[in-house]
Amino acid sequence: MLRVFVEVARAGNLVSAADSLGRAPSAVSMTLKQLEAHLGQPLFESERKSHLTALGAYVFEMANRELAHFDRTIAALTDFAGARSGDVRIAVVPSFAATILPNLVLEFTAASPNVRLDIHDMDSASIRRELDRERIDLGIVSDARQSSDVRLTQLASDRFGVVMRSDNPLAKRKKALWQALADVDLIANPLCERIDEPRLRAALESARLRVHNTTTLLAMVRAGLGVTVLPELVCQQADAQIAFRALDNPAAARRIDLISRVRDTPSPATASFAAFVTERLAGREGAPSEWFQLT
Amino acid sequence: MLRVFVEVARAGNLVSAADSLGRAPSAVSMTLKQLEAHLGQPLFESERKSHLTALGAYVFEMANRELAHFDRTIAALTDFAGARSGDVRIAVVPSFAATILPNLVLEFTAASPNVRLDIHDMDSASIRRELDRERIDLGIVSDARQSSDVRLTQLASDRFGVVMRSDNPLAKRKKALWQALADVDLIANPLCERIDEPRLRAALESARLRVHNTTTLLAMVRAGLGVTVLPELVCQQADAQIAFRALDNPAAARRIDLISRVRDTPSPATASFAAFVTERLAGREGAPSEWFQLT
DNA sequence: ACTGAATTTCAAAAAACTTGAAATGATAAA
DNA sequence: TTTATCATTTCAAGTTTTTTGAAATTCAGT
Repeated sequence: MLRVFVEVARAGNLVSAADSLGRAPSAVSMTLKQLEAHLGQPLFESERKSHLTALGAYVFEMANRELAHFDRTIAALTDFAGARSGDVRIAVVPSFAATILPNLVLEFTAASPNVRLDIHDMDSASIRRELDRERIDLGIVSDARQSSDVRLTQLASDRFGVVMRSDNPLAKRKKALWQALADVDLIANPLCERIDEPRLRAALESARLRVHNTTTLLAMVRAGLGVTVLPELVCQQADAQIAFRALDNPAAARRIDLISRVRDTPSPATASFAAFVTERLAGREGAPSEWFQLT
Repeated sequence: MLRVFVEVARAGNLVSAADSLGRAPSAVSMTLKQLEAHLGQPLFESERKSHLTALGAYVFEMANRELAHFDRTIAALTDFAGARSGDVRIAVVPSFAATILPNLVLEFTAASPNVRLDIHDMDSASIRRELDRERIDLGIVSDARQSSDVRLTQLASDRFGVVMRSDNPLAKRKKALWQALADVDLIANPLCERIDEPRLRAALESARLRVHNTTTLLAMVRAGLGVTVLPELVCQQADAQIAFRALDNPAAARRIDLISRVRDTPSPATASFAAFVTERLAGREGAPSEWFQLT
């Protein structure tokens, strides 16, 4: 009713208002009469629908405001439902956050400008904890454990490999990478200690250096103190002074998973981002290094 | 749709929501499904309608706000239409404003607490000017001139009479008031000079005092400087020291009229006040002094 | 008073909504 | 696990509301 009235008041006559409302003039006339009956007063001075009564002017003002407000609300609702707006809180392991994520985010935000992404870096255990506490909507973690509370989607398999200074002769060597580990100074680190491979274990036993922080670790390698074993994504962050050579044992890889709570359905924005990430990465072949040019 | 959804979300189940909406559960279910279809996403987690999805929570918040806003707007509209609110700007001649108007206003505001009355005192010419400039909605004037721009409704006939100090012998005298004017000290004033009556004109010719301001005029009378001729309403403002004796010539009266613009229809509040005043006063017999006890 | 356009009225048709009954699905007790 | 119970959905039919085209009416300008 308000919409019909506002249109007639704006048009100044019933026929063109009916036209722009997509109704027959008689329908508009009846709706108008209905509104006047509700209010108990005429809205227009004369039968020719120009010039409003005092009541008409008041209703016009109020109805305009109300309709604009209503339309904004409906737009917000459908945008949210269509994932064209909303908030997504994501926590991501640092290596993924520093390498692959930026391009994904770039592309996603371009497609969905009204979705706000709230991105945090943290280790996998913290991400899992934050997810349980409902402080984040999605997590991207490495080597997630299966659980009935969490939905897992593998995004990538991140191969381990030997990380060395570019001038190290190993960088050129084609084969027998595992054996070579025995002959170099290996710097131990927590990430590579999970790999179940006897030759690596042996090499780690004799390692004289063990470094936790990745940045420090890479600085050690750059300084020529030795080589280390890391997932490819981690050393993707390093510069050209660092060389990476993958270890071909299939066990020597860590999974990167997208995790979310199974309990509640995600918001449309969250679902949309999850779907986007999964579509872009899951099942993709080849090394993460090739993923940099995302279309 | 929004109303149905909000009610279901609030109730936490469909049956009691249907109950308080006055619909069958199936109708509520269908409306809900329709809304979900519009949005393309479910609003509730499970089929038992407790626990909202993220979308549901968002829609609930927005819909609540929207419905409250809408209801406020509709209430404002119907209030305005029913003249239960709105503003009425009125200008009134001082004598009426000081005597009859207060009781009218008292009663009207009691009946219509949300109508704001904006009351100004001014002389009839100014009222007419203010009405033309649309700075007031209604005027109460004396001796209005007919005009095609203005709608006139006579509210009262305000008799002229002789105004004297209570101890003046004229106050007791029954008849021949006109003749008596020749024998007293008459104080001239602009109001009485309009009266077309030879005996008064003669008396005014010989008046030694002429006073414009009513308050001063009454002070003169109170001081025993003479008597004067004024409309009844004007000396209604005075105290018991002043006596009034009406002159019975029908020409010796001024009209009090309610005036409004013919051009535009009044706002409901204005129409309501005008109708109230007219109903209370127009066609009423007897002297204005009797109008004081308004029911 | 006449003309032509705008508006309203009217009855029929279309669309939307509501309903009760039956089917389905979910929860809790046995 | 099965059963019983209750909430919800589906379905087809009934009801109300809205829309329509044609005819009647009203209005502004001749």
